[in-house]
Amino acid sequence: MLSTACKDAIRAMIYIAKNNKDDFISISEIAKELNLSFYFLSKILQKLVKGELLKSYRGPNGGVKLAKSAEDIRLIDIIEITDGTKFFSECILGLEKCSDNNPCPIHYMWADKRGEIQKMFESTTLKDIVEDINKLQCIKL
Amino acid sequence: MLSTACKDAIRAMIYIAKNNKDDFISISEIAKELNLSFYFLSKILQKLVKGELLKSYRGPNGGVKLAKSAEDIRLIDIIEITDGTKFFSECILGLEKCSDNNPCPIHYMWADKRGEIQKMFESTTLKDIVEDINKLQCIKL
DNA sequence: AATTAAAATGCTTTCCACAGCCTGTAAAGA
DNA sequence: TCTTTACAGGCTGTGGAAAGCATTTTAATT
Ligand code: FES
Ligand code: FES
Repeated sequence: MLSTACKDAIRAMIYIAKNNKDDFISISEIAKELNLSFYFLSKILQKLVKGELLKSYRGPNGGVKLAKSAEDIRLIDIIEITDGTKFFSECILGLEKCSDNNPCPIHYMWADKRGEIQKMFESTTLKDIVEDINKLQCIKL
Repeated sequence: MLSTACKDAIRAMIYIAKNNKDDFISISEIAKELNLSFYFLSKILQKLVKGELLKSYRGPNGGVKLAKSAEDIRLIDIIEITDGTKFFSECILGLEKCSDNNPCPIHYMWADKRGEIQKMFESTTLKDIVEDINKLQCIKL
């Protein structure tokens, strides 16, 4: 459902939000901590920089940091940049033009669930997630 | 979320259930009606035959037909054969061992939605779908 | 028995997400 | 100014899904 790139992006963003200070966090540190390929992660984060969720800085002590407050970054924003939002408008059976006027045999039940998932990603911010992590200490990253 | 093979399998099964009589339906007819590659569909349906959702018959007037009553074939059965059920037990962020004891940052909200989707596929049979199609005439396949 | 229809199956090709590597470029510090 | 650090971005390789092709097997019809 989410691409590998998108999963990595979300994990990285959570890590960055959790360790959010004024200085930049290097991509190699994130890759090491989350056990990801440095090269692959670099490209994913580049996208997020272009999407204006992250700021980057080159040179010594460079790295990335959040471009805005953690409460203003929703999961759906990350998903939109890495994967797009086709998932939330496409037919689950791969047919063209998914809509109530032109439904496939399982359109109505699927559109319902799909909408709930979309709402879930829209209503969850990085701030919410970091607070959860601090509350429940047992969360893995 | 569902592989192309799985989507095609579901569409084909619905078509077969809708036209279910005593005689066999040829795969080439199904492929033509649903606008699918005959070769690809052949292999998918072979899997369903092995999975005992379909019976096949070779030679002239051969083809496939449901191996059991339409009300005994659930969408989840088709999904399980074509894609497996990893989707319903794996972590959405790709982490190992998804469970309540070992949750990722969005495990609780995701496990909830994921369970609902699973229930949806478990509780929908081909009979339900065919009835819907007959009721609402505007359904596309 | 020969022909024909249709599924079963193996082999090959195509495509794309994923991943790795290398070079370019910006910035800091000596 | 030179060296080092770290992001930016291009190029290439790989594995698995998807798709196409060809041959074999089964069964009905003539
Ligand atoms: S038409 Fe199939 S999900 Fe909407
Ligand atoms: S651990 Fe991530 S969804 Fe369960």
